[in-house]
Amino acid sequence: MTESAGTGRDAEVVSRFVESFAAQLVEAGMTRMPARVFAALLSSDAGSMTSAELGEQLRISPAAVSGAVRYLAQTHMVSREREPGSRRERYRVHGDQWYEALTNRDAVLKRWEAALREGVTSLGADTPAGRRLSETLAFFEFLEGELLAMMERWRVHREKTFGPEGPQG
Amino acid sequence: MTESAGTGRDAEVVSRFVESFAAQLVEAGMTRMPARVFAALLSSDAGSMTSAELGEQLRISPAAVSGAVRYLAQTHMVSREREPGSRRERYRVHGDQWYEALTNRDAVLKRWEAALREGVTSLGADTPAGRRLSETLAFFEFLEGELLAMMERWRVHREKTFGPEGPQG
DNA sequence: CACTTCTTTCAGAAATTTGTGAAGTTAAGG
DNA sequence: CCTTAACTTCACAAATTTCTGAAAGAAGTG
Repeated sequence: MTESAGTGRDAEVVSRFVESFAAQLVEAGMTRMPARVFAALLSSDAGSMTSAELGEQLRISPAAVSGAVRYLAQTHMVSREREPGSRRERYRVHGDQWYEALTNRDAVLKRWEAALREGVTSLGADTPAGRRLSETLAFFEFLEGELLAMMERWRVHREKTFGPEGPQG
Repeated sequence: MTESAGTGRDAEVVSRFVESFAAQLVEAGMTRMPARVFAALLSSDAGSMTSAELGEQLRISPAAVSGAVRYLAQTHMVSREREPGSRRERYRVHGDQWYEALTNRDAVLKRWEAALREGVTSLGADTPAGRRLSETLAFFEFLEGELLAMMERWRVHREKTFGPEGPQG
């Protein structure tokens, strides 16, 4: 048993899950380090870890942690907070916040829509290709609205199931 | 004006849209060649092109077309059909089929769920981390159902807006 | 304001991915 | 069955991405 001092958690079991879940994220298109860091945070009891802890668990350099965290913060999957009275930082999965990040590909959708609108205009709205692009555009606009409504339903469903707090608020 | 013989389409305008839309897809995580091939098919009047046509428009080798098409076919973004009495093949965006491909990350979702279930068990359902994983799992299960319902609503919405055929049904 | 602790940046080594040409395979047409 | 058109596979070169060590940059502390 690889049991780190006093945590009551088998480091190897944790690591096994972290790596296997990260691998799935990678396969779905996420880059490796952000995926591993995110998986580690997700399976930490506190829901947050320091740079040093991440480096140790994942066996990566501070530089790699820094890069991964920057990406995760930009995409709102993780938030950073300063430990008061210390230059140490904690990175945290913020309860529900990251579901939104996952579905809120809003910026992406918007850019696709813009590109498609361009296409409809330049290929001609009355050509077969133009009509196809129009329909695609309509789909994305539909999607955008649906995602919003869906997240609202999830919030309700979640409160019913897990209570207004949820794991680690 | 770069007008290819008799098509009535300005090749350069088409190309400009194809490349810019493909670029957006790439930025969202799709690999370059599949993105370009898909964009080209999407903006073709017929909704389908041959390998040669794709190679010419995108300036890529038959090998590259082959690889891209294999990927697109596997992910059901594009279907392949044989031109009768010829060894030439046509690749086609199949009207509505590809919306489903886009949202039906079903296989991916299922694998994430499996990995999470593993995690809940191995970290302990009654630990803080285990509870967090449980909630994540619940979210994906919720998502799965929602996507299904959403596509049904889209089908209805689409028929109302575009008629039962749609562009190149 | 020096000291220490933590984080970020950066240049480059290492690994991975991508696209090509060339050879191989399949199937239509004579 | 031989020829030829079309697609696929494969090994490799090129481009890109990823991660690291080293150095520089912040930010608390005495």
